[in-house]
Amino acid sequence: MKKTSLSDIARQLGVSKTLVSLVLNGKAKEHRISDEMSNKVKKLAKELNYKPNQIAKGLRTGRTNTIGLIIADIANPFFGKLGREIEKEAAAHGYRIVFCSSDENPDNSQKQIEMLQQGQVDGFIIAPPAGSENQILSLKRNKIPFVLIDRNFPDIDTNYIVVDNIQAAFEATDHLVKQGYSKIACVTLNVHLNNMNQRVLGYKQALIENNIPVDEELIKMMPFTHEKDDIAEAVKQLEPGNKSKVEAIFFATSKLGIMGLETLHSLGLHIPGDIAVVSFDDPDAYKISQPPVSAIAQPLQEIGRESVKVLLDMIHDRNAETKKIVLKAKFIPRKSSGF
Amino acid sequence: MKKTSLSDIARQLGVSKTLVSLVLNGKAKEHRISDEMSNKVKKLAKELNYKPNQIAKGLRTGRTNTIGLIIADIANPFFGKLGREIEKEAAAHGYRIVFCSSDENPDNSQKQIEMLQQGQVDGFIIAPPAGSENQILSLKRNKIPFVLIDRNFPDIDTNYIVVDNIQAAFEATDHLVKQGYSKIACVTLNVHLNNMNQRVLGYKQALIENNIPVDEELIKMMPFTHEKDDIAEAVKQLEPGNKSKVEAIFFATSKLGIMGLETLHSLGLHIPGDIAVVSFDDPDAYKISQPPVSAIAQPLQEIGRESVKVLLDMIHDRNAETKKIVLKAKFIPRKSSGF
DNA sequence: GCAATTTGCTAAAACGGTAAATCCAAAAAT
DNA sequence: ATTTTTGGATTTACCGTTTTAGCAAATTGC
Repeated sequence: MKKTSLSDIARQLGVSKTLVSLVLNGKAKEHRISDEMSNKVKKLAKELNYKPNQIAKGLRTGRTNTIGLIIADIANPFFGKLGREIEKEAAAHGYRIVFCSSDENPDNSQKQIEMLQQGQVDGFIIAPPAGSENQILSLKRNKIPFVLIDRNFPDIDTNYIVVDNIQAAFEATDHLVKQGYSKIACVTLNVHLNNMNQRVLGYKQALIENNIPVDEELIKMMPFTHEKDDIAEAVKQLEPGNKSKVEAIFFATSKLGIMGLETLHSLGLHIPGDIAVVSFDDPDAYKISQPPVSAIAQPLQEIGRESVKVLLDMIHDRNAETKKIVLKAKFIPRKSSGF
Repeated sequence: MKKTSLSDIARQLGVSKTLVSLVLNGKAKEHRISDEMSNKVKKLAKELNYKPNQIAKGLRTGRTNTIGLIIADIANPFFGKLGREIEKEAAAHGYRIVFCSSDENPDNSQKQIEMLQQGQVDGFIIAPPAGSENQILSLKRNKIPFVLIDRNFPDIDTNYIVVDNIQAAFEATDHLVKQGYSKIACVTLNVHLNNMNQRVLGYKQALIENNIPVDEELIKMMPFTHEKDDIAEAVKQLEPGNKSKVEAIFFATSKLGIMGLETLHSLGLHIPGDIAVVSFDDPDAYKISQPPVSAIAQPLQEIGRESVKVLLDMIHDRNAETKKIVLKAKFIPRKSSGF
């Protein structure tokens, strides 16, 4: 049972496939096709269960109704949830999502973008890994529609949707201070991404504003290929028993936070009694953790929606001016910071 | 700067595009194209940064090198991790993934399958929602390659990759018994999916084998649209203080488990002192939970790999016989069950 | 030295649509 | 009576590949 094509319908009705195409694309009126013929076509199309071949359509029109989503890792709940929101908004506009996980590796994202660029997607939503500036520039140069999410490159004029990382990190750290902690450590990624830099910046600003000296010893930069052992090592150095007398830790990502908590627990430390914890991002894990973890929740739905909208704007008008959207993240104090 | 096409190369070299196509597809030898010409073509193709238009290729060959992945929800870490494994294996074979979240709703999956079926994917990997039997049958009838994951329809002869749910649930429940609990409740989904049925079956079998009567009152079936409140309600009914004197709960999914734990914590219950917990699936949350949660970890990597392999087999030979693969899940005892 | 084969390459069709241009009556306007 | 408009449809071209069929020149066989 072969799929029915435009020509099949046209042949059976003894008309041209152009006519059939026009009718089924709702351009009948515009092209003065008689209602009688219109109805005949529609009826037969339904009978034969005609479904247009999107590939053929794509070849002719140059549009695929598909968005390429390049993120670090779909298995990471942050990106998973974000992906879901993007999928939802895209579907609402008749778009599909093909996703690629880059593992924060620019070589991967490079290959993935190249692969999808061969006429398969109308545009990209990208969380660009560090070192992928040239890829982004190349997209821009070729006028490929795209929008960055989660992080952006300040030196490149592009669309982007991010959160105010400085303010969010500030708020979380400030909260720790207000809760009475002053020896506050920061565990972050040793990676040149502006969102990460800004999180550390917000952390520092909060300390400074509260007249607490910034101790670089207390800022642990993890290699971005971080494994559990790395975090364990870093966290152990921050153990309150040590000379540094750390009282609280600010984790700059949920992956760091989750691994860090595992270590803290395995050390038998009581949270927040022995050490308090706050973290960027708000995975389910933090809600059921005992105690629940104070977290910075990003507005995933809004990020998802806006990124799709901005991208579609760009697709429809490649010369549209770039949109730079900075959203507010929400700090949720929980028991892990003595709240 | 328009993209270069086969014709561009052909024109510049004064040869036919057939020749260029043959060379670039490695069919030069086979078609007796001279090495000299071959090299000229390859060189120019590289110079012009030629990338074949996959859409055009797809139209001609009927193959898109794209797999449609239909799951319940990419934001659910179980499916996120599984998706990642599938993506990896697919990429290794030159395939891309377009995903759709069905929310366990057959109407959604129906639309999604239809949409992707318009020539856009070479095959499907599907976690079919309850009530989607007809869709699966229809795929089968039309000889569309597909493989089911996570659950299958016993009455339909299809490819599938699942875990032995009965055995896994049995093991987890049996573990609870061995730990000394006998009043064991089960929180599951009120949905006609064989994996869910089997989990309850395994739970019951373990009780029976240990001479513990099955108390239907202790089996809570949640509507599959479950929200936190539903779970909270159910869990409250199971509170050990009640007449039922429940000592342990087996959660049939991690989503149920996570919501359930939130409620147990909010009730101020101590785990496992007041009530023990085991759960199907093993999200990060369970590892950092205090205490860590005893869990049934599915072999996600193997499921991902096998599903892609089986699908590709089917794509390459639509009449290949169906493969039914049942993998073992691994029970990981942790402190939540007094381990 | 002539037929048969091999070598090296090409033209054209096809895939299934969409877009632009065109055509031809009949009706309306001049 | 001639021109213009309108309604209703068609023809042609094209998107960028792959595939089928084939052709001329060079080589081989005898």
